Amino acid sequence: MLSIGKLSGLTGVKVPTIRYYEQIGLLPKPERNEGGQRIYDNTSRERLNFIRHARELGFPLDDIRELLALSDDPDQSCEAIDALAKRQLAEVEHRLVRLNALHKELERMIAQCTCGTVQTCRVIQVLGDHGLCEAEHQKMTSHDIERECLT
Amino acid sequence: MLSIGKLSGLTGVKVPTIRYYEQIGLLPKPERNEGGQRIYDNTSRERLNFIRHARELGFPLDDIRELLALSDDPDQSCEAIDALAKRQLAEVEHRLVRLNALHKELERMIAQCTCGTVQTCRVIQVLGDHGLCEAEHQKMTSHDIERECLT
DNA sequence: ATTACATCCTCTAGTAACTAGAGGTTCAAG
DNA sequence: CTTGAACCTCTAGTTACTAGAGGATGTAAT
Repeated sequence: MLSIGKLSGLTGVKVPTIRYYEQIGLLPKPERNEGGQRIYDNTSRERLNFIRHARELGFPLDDIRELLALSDDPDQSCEAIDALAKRQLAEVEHRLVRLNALHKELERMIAQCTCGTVQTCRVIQVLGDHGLCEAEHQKMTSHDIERECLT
Repeated sequence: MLSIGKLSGLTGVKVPTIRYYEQIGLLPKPERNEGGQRIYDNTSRERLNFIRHARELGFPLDDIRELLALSDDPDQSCEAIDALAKRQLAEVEHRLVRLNALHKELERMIAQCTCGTVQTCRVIQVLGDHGLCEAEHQKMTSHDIERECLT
């Protein structure tokens, strides 16, 4: 009873994103009308809302896939779900620690800039010499930097 | 005087990443020995350290490219550099606000779970119904979620 | 009935910042 | 002189989408 555009409007998930979720098997393939256009019902809508909300809380799509599978089996223990949620919480906490360190260092760097020429620019100096930093954001591998990127 | 492996060890940037930086023009093409292997000097090392440090502070590669270009012109005013740094700071602050909201909501959700069956799982309930959340992480577009991902 | 025009369809390719792997060459140590 | 580590190039994969081409369909007004 819902076109993809309507569903999009109701859930706040963009049309191409809905098609993408279908493509990767996160949403089941919906019915089509005679013209071949997708038609959705309220079940799809609930599922999509679930996905969106989980994404907003930073869960990766693979976790969401698992959460959906688990939630389809209502009599099981919810331990597995709890574990996923806690892992996500830990992930968020780790990123918060990192981001706070970055924030501090950026502020410090900017505060020290006297805004003269590039030659004396504190920002450039600090970027070029890690020794000028406080110790907090040291010893990061590119893996750490990368992990920080996952929503 | 430095092989790519040595340079990697000294800067903490992985070998394939160094080659990648060269490929996208962030690092200049180095000399080669007779066998065709890359050899680096201290200039490359400094430049790579600069890049690494800026990455650790969350600057995107495009900004780093610009910072490098600006730092090559030492008599210019450092306004442009300052602007980039401030933009990055704002970005980090925005992500901190978002992440704090997520953190709060995740904690709340997990705390409410009584760990029974999936049927009564609070985590699943909250994910399925945004109304059960506190208001803070509402009204997010996928664009917002996405922006959060840019280290 | 026709004409706009919005919305829909599929498909490919692009984004950021790398990482992994195949298949082959060169270097350094013993 | 051999062995094994380190190097080379190239392609493809990762995450979660977004953008665009080129065309079909749905709907509202004339």
